[in-house]
Amino acid sequence: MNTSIATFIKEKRKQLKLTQPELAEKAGVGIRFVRELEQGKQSVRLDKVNQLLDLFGSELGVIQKTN
Amino acid sequence: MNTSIATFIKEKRKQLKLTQPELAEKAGVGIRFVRELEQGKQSVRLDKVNQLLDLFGSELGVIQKTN
DNA sequence: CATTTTTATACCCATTAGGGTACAAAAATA
DNA sequence: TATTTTTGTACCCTAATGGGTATAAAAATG
Repeated sequence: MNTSIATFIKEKRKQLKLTQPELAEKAGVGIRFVRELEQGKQSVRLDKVNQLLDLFGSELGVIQKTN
Repeated sequence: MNTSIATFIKEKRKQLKLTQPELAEKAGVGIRFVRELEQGKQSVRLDKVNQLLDLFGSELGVIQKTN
């Protein structure tokens, strides 16, 4: 799968038929954050990402690099 | 295992017999960052964490919550 | 196509992450 | 126990994240 964080959130959000503002509110983060994250911004805060992932029963963890 | 990011880095660092300052330099981050991360600080930047994990051939990814 | 909805970009601004450095505390070692 | 090494805490400072909001662009819908 090698799903990036960005695409994972985007796909999960669409599965739930939520818009970015709706997801942002549910997670308690800003709209801009959701957008930047879905666009692959790397310099985001870990706790904010986890706030979003929590809605999907997931979180950030260490995985093996697939190089 | 449910290894947290903090303990993962700490253990990998010790496997390589590196001090925190040495690891920080290798990864190109600050010493304070390594310390705060190993102590479980959540509000860290994703890209900085990946700079460290890269030394161990790993990275941050989405995992299922073990709740 | 026209209209509505959704997403992306641009601006301002407060908060804070993270760098450095110095010193204290703890751990390891002789 | 004394000494050295490693780790933790405290302070200052700059850069940038993330929030809001307004507007433009793109996508979806009738």
